[in-house]
Amino acid sequence: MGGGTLRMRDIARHAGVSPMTVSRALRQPSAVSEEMRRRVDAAVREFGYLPNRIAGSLSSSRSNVVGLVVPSIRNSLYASMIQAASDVLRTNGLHLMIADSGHRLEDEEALVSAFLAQRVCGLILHNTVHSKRMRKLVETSGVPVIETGNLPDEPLDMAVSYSNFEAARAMTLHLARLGYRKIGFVTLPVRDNDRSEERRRGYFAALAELGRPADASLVLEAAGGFSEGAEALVRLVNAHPDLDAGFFAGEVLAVGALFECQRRGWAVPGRIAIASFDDVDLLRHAVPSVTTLRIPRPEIGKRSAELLVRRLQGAPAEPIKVDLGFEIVQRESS
Amino acid sequence: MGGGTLRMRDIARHAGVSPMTVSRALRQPSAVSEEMRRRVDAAVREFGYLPNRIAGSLSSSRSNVVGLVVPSIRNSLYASMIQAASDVLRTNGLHLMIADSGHRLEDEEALVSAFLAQRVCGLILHNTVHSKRMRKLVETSGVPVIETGNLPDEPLDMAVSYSNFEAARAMTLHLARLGYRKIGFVTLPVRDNDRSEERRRGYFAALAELGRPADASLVLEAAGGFSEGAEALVRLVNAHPDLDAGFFAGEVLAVGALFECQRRGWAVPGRIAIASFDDVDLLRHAVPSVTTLRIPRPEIGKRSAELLVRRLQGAPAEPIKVDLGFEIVQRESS
DNA sequence: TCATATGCTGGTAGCGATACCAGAAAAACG
DNA sequence: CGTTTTTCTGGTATCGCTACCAGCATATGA
Repeated sequence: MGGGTLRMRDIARHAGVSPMTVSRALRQPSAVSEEMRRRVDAAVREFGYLPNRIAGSLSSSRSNVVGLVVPSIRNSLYASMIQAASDVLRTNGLHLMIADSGHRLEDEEALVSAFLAQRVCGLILHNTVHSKRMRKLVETSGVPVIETGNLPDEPLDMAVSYSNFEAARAMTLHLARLGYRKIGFVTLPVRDNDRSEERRRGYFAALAELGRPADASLVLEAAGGFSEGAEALVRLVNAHPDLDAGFFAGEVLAVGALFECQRRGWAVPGRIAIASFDDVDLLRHAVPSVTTLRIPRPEIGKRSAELLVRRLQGAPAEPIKVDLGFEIVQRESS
Repeated sequence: MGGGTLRMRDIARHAGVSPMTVSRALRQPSAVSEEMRRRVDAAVREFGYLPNRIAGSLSSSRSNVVGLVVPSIRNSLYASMIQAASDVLRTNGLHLMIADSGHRLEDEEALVSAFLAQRVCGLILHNTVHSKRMRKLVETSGVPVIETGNLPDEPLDMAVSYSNFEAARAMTLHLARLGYRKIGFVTLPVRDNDRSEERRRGYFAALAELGRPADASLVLEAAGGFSEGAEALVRLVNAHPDLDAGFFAGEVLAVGALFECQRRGWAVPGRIAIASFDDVDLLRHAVPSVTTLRIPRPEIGKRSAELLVRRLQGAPAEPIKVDLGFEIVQRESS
C-alpha cells in the first residue's frame, strides 16, 4: 500500500525518456516536443504520479507556500481576508500556511521563525508591532512581507491596510454630526496591539476637534465577547446617565451591547445610539441594523496576495504602502 | 540583503564541528556532549541560523505539515475546529496548511492532490463525500487522513465527528416533546453535501417516529445567509399559517429568521419557536437566546490532531471512528 | 590484561527534483 | 552544400539536510 511512492525517474523509465524531459514536460510543456509530452502525460496518468514538491523546492530554491499570521483564526474578520488572499494565491499555484499568534508577540516571532525555516516564499502578517529581533529575522531572510492590520510608520516591506486612527476619528465625528452629545468608546485590549491603540487615539482626536473634553471615563477596554460588550455599555451608562451614543471597536462588542439594550428595553437609537467597527453581515441584518465602518477586508487580502505574487514574479523590491481606506455605513442604530 | 542564507556546514565550520554534529545538536541535544551543544548553540545564535526544513524533510522523507480542507474558511464553525487542531499540532511541531474547497468536490480533489504533492504528513478533511479517484489518491499515498464532518459509513482512514442524522432527529423530537405541532425545517444546500442530507433525513426520521406525515413543503433549502433564513421562515409561515416551530440547519439561518420575527413583531417563541444547529456565542446571547445543538467543534479539532500525531508517532494504522456526540441546549426561543 | 560495551563524532551517500551545459538533430540561411 | 542557428534531449552536479555506518575514545566486564 502506498509505500512505494513513485519518483520522476520511474515515470521517465516507463515513458522511455530522461527524467529531465519529464520535469520539463510537467513544468513547461511548450519546451518539449509533442511526442515527448504525450508519452510523459500517459505515464503520469497511468501511475497517478505526483511530483515531489519538497524536492522541487529544494532543488530550485523556490517554494510555493505563503505563511500567514493572524492574531486569531476564530475571528471572522480575518476569515474574509484570508479567503480572498487564499483565492488569489491558489490561482497562482501558491498555498497558504496559517497560524495564529493568540495576540502574543513572542508567539508571533516563533511562528515567523518556523515559517522561514519552512522557507515560505512570502509572509502576510496582520500585526504591525514587531520586536527588534523579529524585524531583523525577516529582513535578513529577504522574504517579501505584507502587513495588513494597520498602516505602519515603518513597514517591514509592504503594507496593505487602512488607517485605524482615521476610521475611529471619522466615526466619532460622524456620530457628533448626527447630534450625539456624549459618546462613549469601548476599545479592545490595547496591549501589544497598535490597532486598538490607534482607534482610541482617533476617538480622542475627534473629541479634541469637536472642542469636547477628553474624558477618560468615557473609554472602556473590553475583551471581545458579547457579554463584555453588554457589560461595558451598562457600566458606561451607569457612570454617565446622559450617555447618548456608544462606539464599539468590534462588531461582537456592539451586538452584545445591542442585545443588552433589547433586554433592558432601551430604545436604539432612541435611548442610546450604537456604532461599530467592521461591516459584517450580522450588523446589517440585526434589528435595528447597526451603523458601522466598512473596512475592505476582502480587498486587503486580495491586494496583499497580488502584491506578493507580483514580487515573486520579479517585481522590484520597493516599499509599497497601500491605503484601501474605509467607509461609514449609516444605519438604523444611530 | 539576505541573499546569503546560511547552511548547516557554515555553522559547523564556525563552531569547529562537523555538520552532523550540528544536525544532532539541533534535533536531539541529548545525543551530543555538553561541549558540542554549547559551541553549536553559540554559533546558531550568533548568526541567527534557521535550519532549512525543506532539505530536512526531503532527506528524512518526513514532513511536518498537515493539510486541512474545509468547505469554507469564512464559516466560523470551522474556525473553532481549526483553532483547536492548530494548537495541538503546533505543540507537536507541526504546521497547518489550510485550503477551502468552496463546497466543490472537484476543487477538493485538486487541493488534496496539491497537498500530497507538498508531501504533507497528514490530512484533515471536513467533507466525507469523495470521488473514486480521490479515494484512490489518498489510499495509495499512505498518508493518514481524518474526516470530521460526519460519521462516514466507509471512512478513508480515521473519522472524528458526530452524527448529523442523530442530531437533527434529536432536535426534532425535542421540539415535539415541547409541544410544537408543526415543525418546519430549513436545510443548507444538499448537493454534494452529505451533512445536509443527513440532517434532513434525521428530521424526517423523527417525524416518522412521531407518526406525523412527511410533508415535503415543510422543508426548504436555503443558502446560508441571514436574508435566506428570514426569507425561508416567511415562506414557511405563508405556506403553513399554523407553523409553530422552525428548525434551522445553521446558526446564520436561525438568527436571520429571529431578526425577521423581531421586524414583524412575531413573538419568539409565542408565535413561533426557533431552533438551530451549532452552539455559537451569537445564539447564546441573542434576545431571546436560541435553542440549539451543541456540536463539540473544538473537541473534534483537538481529537483529530491528537489522532494524527499519535499515528505519526508510530501508532498502528487501524481504522478509528470517534463519535463525539452532541447535546441539546434548550434556551428561550423554544 | 584483553575483550566487549558504550558514548560520541565525522565521513559518505543518498532524498527527488532542477539548473546548467553539452551535444545531436532539425531547420534556416547564404 | 556547408555553415549557422534553432530546437530539443540527456547527463552531471548540485540544493541542504539526514540516515547509516565506521571509527576512536573512554568505560565496563571477565
